Amino acid sequence: MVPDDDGAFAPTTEDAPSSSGFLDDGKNTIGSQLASRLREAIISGELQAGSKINLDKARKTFNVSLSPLREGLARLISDGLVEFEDNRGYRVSSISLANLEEITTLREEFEVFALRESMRLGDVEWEGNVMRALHRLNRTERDAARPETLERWEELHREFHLTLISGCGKPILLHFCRLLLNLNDRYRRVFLTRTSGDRNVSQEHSEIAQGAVARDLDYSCDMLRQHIHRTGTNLRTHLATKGIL
Amino acid sequence: MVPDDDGAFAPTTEDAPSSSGFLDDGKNTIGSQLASRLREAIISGELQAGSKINLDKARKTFNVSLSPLREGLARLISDGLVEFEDNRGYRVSSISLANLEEITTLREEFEVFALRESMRLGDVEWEGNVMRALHRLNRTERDAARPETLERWEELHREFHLTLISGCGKPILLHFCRLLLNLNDRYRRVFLTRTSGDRNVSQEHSEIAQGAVARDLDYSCDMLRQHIHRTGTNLRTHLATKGIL
DNA sequence: ACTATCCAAATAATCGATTATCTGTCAAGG
DNA sequence: CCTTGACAGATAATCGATTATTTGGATAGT
Repeated sequence: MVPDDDGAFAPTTEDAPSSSGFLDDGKNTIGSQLASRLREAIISGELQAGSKINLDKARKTFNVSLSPLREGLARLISDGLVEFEDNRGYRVSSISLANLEEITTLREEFEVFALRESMRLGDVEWEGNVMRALHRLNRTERDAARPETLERWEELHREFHLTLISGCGKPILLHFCRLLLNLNDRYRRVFLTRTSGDRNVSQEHSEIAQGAVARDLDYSCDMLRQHIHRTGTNLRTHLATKGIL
Repeated sequence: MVPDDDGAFAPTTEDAPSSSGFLDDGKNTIGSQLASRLREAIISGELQAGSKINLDKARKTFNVSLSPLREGLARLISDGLVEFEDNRGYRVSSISLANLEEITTLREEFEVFALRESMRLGDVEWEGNVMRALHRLNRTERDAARPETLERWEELHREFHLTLISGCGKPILLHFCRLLLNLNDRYRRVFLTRTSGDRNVSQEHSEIAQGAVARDLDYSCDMLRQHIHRTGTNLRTHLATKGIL
């Protein structure tokens, strides 16, 4: 489990992604739990993009009071998954081709930059974390028939990408990348139940990771950029197919 | 007045910075007003960096109830000015040399990228907005003796930088740049009551802006990068002088 | 028919009180 | 002397009720 973002940019404390995923994992307050549930509901598409969130209904659906509900929604605003307007309430952020294109472009720029910095600054522990994340990801099958495997894969995939750039020593940059990854995952979860056949994604991840620990800056960065770009193109096609502009 | 961020990334609607600054300007709910007041209190240094925010005291100080207080604080979390932990409450984000360095680095990367995109994509209206923002900024004096002129200048300065990159057509990128600018301004407000004598900042702004509307990509981007870099170096010196690591 | 105005239902925002959690202190036991 | 546990005060989280705002529809005037 990738630990939730600290809310702010965690300028001081910054660890490598969870070493083993403790069970307790924070999640103390109702607000926190709600944020997780809502996030999952949005990323999985259960809550339709662009739809309004009625506080009263949500309150009943989740069986909570207004305060924690607002608390939870506030966090999703930070994540860019929810929008808010005074006296008009909350709504799920819309998706669009333009939005997806921007996310892809920014991921290319930021993640590649962060990867380069990680290769420049990362220590041996970072290398180890990368190899572990890669291994765990590649050992996990994605079976469209079983949704829980999809979720698991998404989780490990996000963790892999975050670990890759976790050595950059730049908390704010990591925060931005995490946001973009979240936004991107929503598109994948909604539109891609299986990997398209013409790509060997595992292979791509391996190449990036091995280049990274070998400190082959240009190679690894280039691979990552192409990887992100291809994913974007792929998603865009699906999006267009399903008739969203 | 630079319009407040829309809370989310405003993926659909995105205008050029306020054309003339209407007075009403939203700010409907207590939560919104509070967010503004708190933001100003933090950026101006009135609320000390790193300090804990006691909800009860804050409630009394600002004469509001908990709900809007939390609402306001939640927005500052999105801005990266406040941090939060379950059951531990809120605290003002700390400042540090490392944090300032990261902000500077990221501004160089992101703003320069956004400027390049703006020059590539911006229309005539964008050009006009840039020239207007430049003019207004250069016509405003900064007088250390009168704090209100400092605030005014900061506002126009922020608006200039945002306008410069407003043509890039990338709402999320703009959102990130706005955050970084906010974070950066806090350092300036706290540590720099006047421009250091060895720089002609107006001149720098003019060069960037004129290069931009002339679509001289490399020149303008280079000038902007240097401008940001110099500001960072400058602030770092002041920070070090005042004994903060 | 078309627009403007007013009302009522729906919805969001706020409040004050209550409950849950944490933090520091002090005493008992090792 | 150090550790552990229990208590009390401080602080945060949550709730239910109240107040303010918006929205959609009905009505009156042009």
